[in-house]
Amino acid sequence: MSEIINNNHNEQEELELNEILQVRRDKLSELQLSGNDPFQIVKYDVTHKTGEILANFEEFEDKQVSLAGRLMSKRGMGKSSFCDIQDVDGRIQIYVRINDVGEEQYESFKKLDIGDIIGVTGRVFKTRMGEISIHADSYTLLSKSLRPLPEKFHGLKDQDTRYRQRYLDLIVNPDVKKTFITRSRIIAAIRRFLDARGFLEVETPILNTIPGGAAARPFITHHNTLDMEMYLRIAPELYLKRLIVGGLDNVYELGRMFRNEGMSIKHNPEFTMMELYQAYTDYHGMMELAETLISTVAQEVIGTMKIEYQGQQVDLTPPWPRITMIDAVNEHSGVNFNDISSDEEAIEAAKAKGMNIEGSPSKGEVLNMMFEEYVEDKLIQPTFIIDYPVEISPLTKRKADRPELTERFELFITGREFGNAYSELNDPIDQKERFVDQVKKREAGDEEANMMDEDFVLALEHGLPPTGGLGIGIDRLIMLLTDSFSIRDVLLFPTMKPKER
RNA sequence: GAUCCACUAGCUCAGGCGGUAGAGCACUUGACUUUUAAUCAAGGUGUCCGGAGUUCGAGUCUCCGGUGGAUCACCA
Repeated sequence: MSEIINNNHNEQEELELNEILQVRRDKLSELQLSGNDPFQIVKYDVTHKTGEILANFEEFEDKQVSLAGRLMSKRGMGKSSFCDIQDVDGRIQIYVRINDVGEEQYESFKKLDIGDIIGVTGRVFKTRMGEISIHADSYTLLSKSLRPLPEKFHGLKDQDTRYRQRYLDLIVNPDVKKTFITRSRIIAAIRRFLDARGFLEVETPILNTIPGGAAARPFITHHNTLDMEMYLRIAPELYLKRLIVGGLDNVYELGRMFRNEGMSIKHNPEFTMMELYQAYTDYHGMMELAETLISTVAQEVIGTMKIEYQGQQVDLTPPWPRITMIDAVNEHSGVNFNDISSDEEAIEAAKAKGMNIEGSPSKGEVLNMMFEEYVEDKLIQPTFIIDYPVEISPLTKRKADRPELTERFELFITGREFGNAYSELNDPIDQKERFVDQVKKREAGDEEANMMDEDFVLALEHGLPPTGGLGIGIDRLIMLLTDSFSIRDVLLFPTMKPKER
């Protein structure tokens, strides 16, 4: 029934098709009427890909090969033609001659459109101009393209179309394909690195009843049978630490997080994060792991630790400097928080520097504000900023000798945050109090403050070993290693508003 | 959420002070048996993002709306 409706709908649409679309549909109908419906073909025997032939011509010269791909250009010259087909590796030129394929096949070859998918068998050779090509002895139309591709020379530039119809972007812009292949390799290299060090990859719930582990507004959804609100996770932290309580000792999760916040070149509502937890180590252990992980992945995937990001030279060779937040703020603003003893004094110092302070933040909060204002965007080379104020670190172990600070670091490269890690707070009584503080902030209107998670506290009461935890923003790491300007350039399908029809 | 910019043929883009829309590629037809942004000849492209207004007349000016981009705010 629905098919009938669709067919009627299609017929109505066809009346309005412009010439370019109509010609292609007519060619398809002709093929179908003559018993050559390309959509009935189910497989094609591909023996080689373009990449291996282009890379090893001497080995392949005069050998018979079978390739398949998308027709990207056509240069007809009467009784012979050249065309290019593109597969996952790239493009190769095909030479088709009437003497070799016969009159009938040659006539139908001339009717192929750019964008069609074809299979070709033939012999590898080099043209007079020196281009490695396939001298075809037969070809098969494997799928008909009913729409024209974007222009061959300028490609597809319209950002809106590139994101909404990413397949077109992938077909015509080779750098885009390269970026996403690199993305996949980076993620595979991260898994290899962690697996080799004894980490166990786990999966924790994306549907949460209490979203925790980060300061962020969650997406809210509804479960029908349970008839209750649920939240998409903002971080996996509280689940992963339960697994450390459970004795899994070294775990990681690499997956999608969801935060209901603003979008920018650095933020997409869903993004990929890697979090790992290692029992019996602390944030110093996490620093070593973070710098080793990122530099190793760069070396393996990019082939170097010295990279360029948007014109800036960045050297990822470890070790990376460790600077306390207090020292960093002192260095860049001249305000030494070691000499500040009260909240009021801190606010005065910030105001004296010309900062606009609203409400009555604590000393630690002012320190963090001054860090963001004076230091963050200056940290181009990889730098660990360590010892964060306890007020902004509700899940972090305090420094034994300075309980107002915590054993936490964030990693900065190119002025952006790439990672966040700490010695995990394992004192259930302190954790309970920190949650109570967060709940107060929440009740005071801070929508990003943590909710009370009694089940998590219960887990800690059973005993969490001293543990180091590390989170790395994977999309940002991929941006860095692929020299991508916007997070949307490393997401195949970035979040888009639907177009109003 | 705020500000600025963009939206014209399938794609990439031009359209001066308001006078009824153009190029290249792609497409159609023809020529051409090693071309390569193939070439040569001829031909057709259109909801100028949508709506309203001003005007004799709007792609162009004004207002409202849509989508995207950049910057800012918030965050990772």
